[in-house]
Amino acid sequence: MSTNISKYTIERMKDSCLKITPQRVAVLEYLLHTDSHPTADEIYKAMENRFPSISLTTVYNNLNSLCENGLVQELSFGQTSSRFDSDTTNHYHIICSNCGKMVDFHYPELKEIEAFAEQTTDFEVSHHRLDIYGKCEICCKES
Amino acid sequence: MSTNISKYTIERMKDSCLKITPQRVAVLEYLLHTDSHPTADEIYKAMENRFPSISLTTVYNNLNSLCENGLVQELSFGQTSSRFDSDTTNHYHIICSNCGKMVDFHYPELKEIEAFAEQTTDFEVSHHRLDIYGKCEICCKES
DNA sequence: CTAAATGCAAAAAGTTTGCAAACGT
DNA sequence: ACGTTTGCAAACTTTTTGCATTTAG
Repeated sequence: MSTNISKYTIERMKDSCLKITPQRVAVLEYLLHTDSHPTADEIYKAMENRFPSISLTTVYNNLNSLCENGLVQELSFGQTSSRFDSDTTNHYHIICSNCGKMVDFHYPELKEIEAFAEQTTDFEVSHHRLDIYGKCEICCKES
Repeated sequence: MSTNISKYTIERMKDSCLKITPQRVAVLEYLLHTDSHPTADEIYKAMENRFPSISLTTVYNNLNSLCENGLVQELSFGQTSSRFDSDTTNHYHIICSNCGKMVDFHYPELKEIEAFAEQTTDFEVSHHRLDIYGKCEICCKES
């Protein structure tokens, strides 16, 4: 996590034919500098300070274009807001059922279960998603 | 999948202090007789025939009360509708990215990854959710 | 210069809420 | 009788769309 957006990231945007707008850079920069898996609205609110004119629509537009081009990952849930993650390498998440905190953890990819599913269901498997739920350290202490 | 709602299911409703209304019975009966993992709206539409007066609100009310009492499981996704499943035993799902079809598959529970997550994150793990994505047989043939 | 991006207001989709009337126990 | 459930209309939340204006390349 460097303080300035990397040249590599700018290159990846250019490679995807995405224009380098200040708003787009700010959204991606924010995601690169946090591990909190923020929602679109949280990103928007974080931006208001330094970027008073940005709109929530623009945040969504940019999250969508970044996701479509694989620079960002969307983690969607039920009725509640999606969360966004600039770490697009293979990893899983653990989520606190109490406060919603979301933490990364790395684990070897579950290829066996994908193979099993493919054999038993006649689907052509592309990927999977695993989320673990529990109670985070802070919420454990509070109860 | 029997044709009539089982006495056992009525008992489970009673045990949960849920009143046995025709609408509630119809919703649960429908879920027990299908493996299609329908949305609230699909259940509602399926009901309109035999049950012209039922409302979508009532379908939601009942799905919620049945979920709260563990008779039904909600599978929520992003912006799109939740799906509901009366099979509350441990099993996983595979979902067609093209047509949305959802199929059950059974696999030994992933206890190791839960234990690993607990060790590496300081969470107290309660459960997990795994969904596999791919293309179903029909959608594969069409492309 | 041109196509893409911005930002506003409005719409869309899914779900929940408030509430009066009806119903189950 | 009592508290629960029903079903209607309206609210709510998150995300998308339409569109005129602005901006990046």
